[in-house]
Amino acid sequence: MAKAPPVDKRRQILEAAIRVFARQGFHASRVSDIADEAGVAYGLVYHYFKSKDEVLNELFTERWSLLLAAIEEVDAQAISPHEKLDAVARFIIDSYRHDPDLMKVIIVEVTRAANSFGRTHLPEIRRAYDLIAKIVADAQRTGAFRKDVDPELASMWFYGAIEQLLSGWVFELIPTADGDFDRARKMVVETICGGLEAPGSGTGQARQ
Amino acid sequence: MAKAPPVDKRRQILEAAIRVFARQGFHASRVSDIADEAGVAYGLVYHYFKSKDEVLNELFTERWSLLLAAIEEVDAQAISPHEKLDAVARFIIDSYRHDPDLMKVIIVEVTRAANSFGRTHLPEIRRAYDLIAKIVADAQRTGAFRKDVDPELASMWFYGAIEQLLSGWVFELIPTADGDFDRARKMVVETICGGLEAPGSGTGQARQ
Amino acid sequence: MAKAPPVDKRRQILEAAIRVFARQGFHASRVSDIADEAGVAYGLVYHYFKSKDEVLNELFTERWSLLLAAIEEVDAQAISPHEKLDAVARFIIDSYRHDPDLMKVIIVEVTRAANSFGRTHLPEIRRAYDLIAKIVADAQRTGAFRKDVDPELASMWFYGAIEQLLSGWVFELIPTADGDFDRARKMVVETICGGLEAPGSGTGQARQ
Amino acid sequence: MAKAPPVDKRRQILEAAIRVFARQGFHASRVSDIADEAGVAYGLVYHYFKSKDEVLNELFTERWSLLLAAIEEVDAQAISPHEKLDAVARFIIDSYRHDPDLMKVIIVEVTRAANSFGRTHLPEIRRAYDLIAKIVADAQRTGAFRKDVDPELASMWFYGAIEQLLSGWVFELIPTADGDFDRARKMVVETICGGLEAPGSGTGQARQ
DNA sequence: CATGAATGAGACTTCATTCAT
DNA sequence: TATGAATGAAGTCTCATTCAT
Repeated sequence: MAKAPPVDKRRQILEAAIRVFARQGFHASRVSDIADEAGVAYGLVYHYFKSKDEVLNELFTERWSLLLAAIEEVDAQAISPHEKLDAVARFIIDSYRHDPDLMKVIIVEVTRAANSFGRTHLPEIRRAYDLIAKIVADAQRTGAFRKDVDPELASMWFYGAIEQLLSGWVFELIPTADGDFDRARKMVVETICGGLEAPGSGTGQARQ
Repeated sequence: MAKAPPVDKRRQILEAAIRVFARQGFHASRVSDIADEAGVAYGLVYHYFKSKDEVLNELFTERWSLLLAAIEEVDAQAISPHEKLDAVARFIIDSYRHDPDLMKVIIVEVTRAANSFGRTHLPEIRRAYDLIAKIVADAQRTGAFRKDVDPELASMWFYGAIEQLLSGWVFELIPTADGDFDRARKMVVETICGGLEAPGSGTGQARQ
Repeated sequence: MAKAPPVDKRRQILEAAIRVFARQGFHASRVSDIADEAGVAYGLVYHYFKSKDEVLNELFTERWSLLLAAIEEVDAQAISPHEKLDAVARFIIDSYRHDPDLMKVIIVEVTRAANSFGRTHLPEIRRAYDLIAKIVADAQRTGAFRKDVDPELASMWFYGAIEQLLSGWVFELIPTADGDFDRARKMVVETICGGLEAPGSGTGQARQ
Repeated sequence: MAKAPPVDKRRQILEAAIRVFARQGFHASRVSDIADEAGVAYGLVYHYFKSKDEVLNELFTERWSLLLAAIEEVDAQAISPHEKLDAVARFIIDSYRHDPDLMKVIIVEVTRAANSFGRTHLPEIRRAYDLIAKIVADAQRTGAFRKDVDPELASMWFYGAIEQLLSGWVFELIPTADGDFDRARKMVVETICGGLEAPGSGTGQARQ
């Protein structure tokens, strides 16, 4: 007869923080809100984390490193650039589907927070852009993508387009029914790749 | 004998607020910071504005209504969809060039702030997306753009791509020398329009 | 008809702090206690002082600089060393008589607080000891005091003896009736000077 | 096979507390600091002591009772008052030499702490003053000391002078080389006894 | 219009103490 | 004994807002 597994309070607090930050925003969230949501005592948050900031940092770092790993893995596969970008988009969107609150927090409180957390995590954020830029640059070298586009810029707007989709879902500006996520992903990837592909490269994959 | 021109204190406060919000972020900015920057007593801020929030609201509304007007005007012109989107992008990017601090504040504190100002100004923000979506939808009707793309989604990623460029400039992730702005705009518009255009529509404008 | 003099709230807060610190000790005193005692709003304490610490610093510095000035002035007079030390003792004891709470705070919270305020104000505290040592050293040079005693040490125990009297009064270990202060002062000065005087210096002032 | 000698954890904690209190002051010392310094889990502190206060109380009481016993023993000896006071001074100063941290803690946190521990331990503290006063009073009765000095006051300033020496060493205001302790002691005892001795009592011991 | 003193609610953080294991 | 996770009361400081002048 196994003993009941000990509840991981630290994890419990992190999960609660995601919900609370997503609901109220980081600044409007009091530490006591997190503790209440987690069903633990106030002080326990400080037992596990140095500060409220650290809770968000942890949340971001944990998730973002998964993203970075995913992009790297995608890039390592022997697939077309179009497929690579599609896989990247899929990972980001699936992250959102899997835990919308967490992605909302990351987008709202970190990647666009130019004066606080965004500044703090700039190196990691930039790393993602760079990895995407590399996919584009490689595609240009193989002739799959037009060469007159700056890979760094292409990376920015590709990522920006996807993040804006997430924003749209967060704000409930665009539909979130089953299937909408995949449709949206296909569309955005196809469109941007369509624009990036070399005129005569004639890839058959654009219409799958 | 000309009277000394009356300094518009209200305007002075707004301009100061832009700089302060851009520098420190809205939450980290104290009302006294704004007053100091404006060179006035901080009670005066409350003479002209109901609250600190109202200062940001004012800033946003003032600028955003210009954007809305600009998009509407662009849409009314007898030019191609590609040219319309280019004009929209140009207006946004020129806004940034003209007053980077203000655009930074708007992006960071409003358009992505899903729990505070973003929520408050959602109707106006959405209006911009809708106007862009209309341009796309019209282009589909005339056959210029492919019909298998959701105009609402296209609008989102078009706007997201441009906003991400602005973020890149804000974070100093991409170059901001003279000419970079225009190059970036042309690229992003061309790429996205390239992806949106109907296969056989053969517009000559893509490569200008 | 003169307008009612504006109450100096800053002073009001300082006076209140003296009473509160004397009654409860610095650590046990909450800022709200000070505000309540002063009859002002909580935040006003922070309007005038950066922190609770700063209130105590101000209190100490204000009073201690008077002490330093007094010792310097005494030393400049053309009187015997015995009379000088008596004048110094008188000033310290009168300070206590005049404002026992303040002197209590200074002794308890600063001059013996080796890890906090005492460390912070060490230079000023030391300055007092040095000035007293100078009086002793000068007396040795003129032959009034024995030469086999270290002036720095004599200064320490002279000051220590007086401070202990103050402690005795604070703790109510020794009587505080009218006249007790002067008697105690005469005794301690006479005794220590008696011990310090050169054997054959035969001052007549020892028994006044 | 000898069992490893049981480490006396209680003693270990007390010794650690001395170091920590001396270094940071009582208020700035956390229970966990003590535990860390002692190398034990901090719950253990509560196994041996009811509270943080009790640790300091224990430290003080332990040491102070030794002082009281020493003074009583000294007073019981058939030696001159001068020699008695010298022996008392010697014990206090040797206590400091033997464990400066502990004496620092006692002086800083207890004997001058008029609102907390000093108040709590007032009876024991007073007992020391009374014992010294008794030595002085007896000396007056035998004619060794002048009768016009209040024994209670003399006790205060004698003790105060010595405590101030300790303060001087703690603050590093006076030298602490080998020999400095004994010199200082001789000086202070000689000076104060010199001042206390009856004019014609002609003790030869003043210059040893 | 303009000033800045005055107010006080609110949030973070600390840390002594308890307690289950 | 021994551990350290868990608790929560308490206190400092901030700062938006009000208001008397």
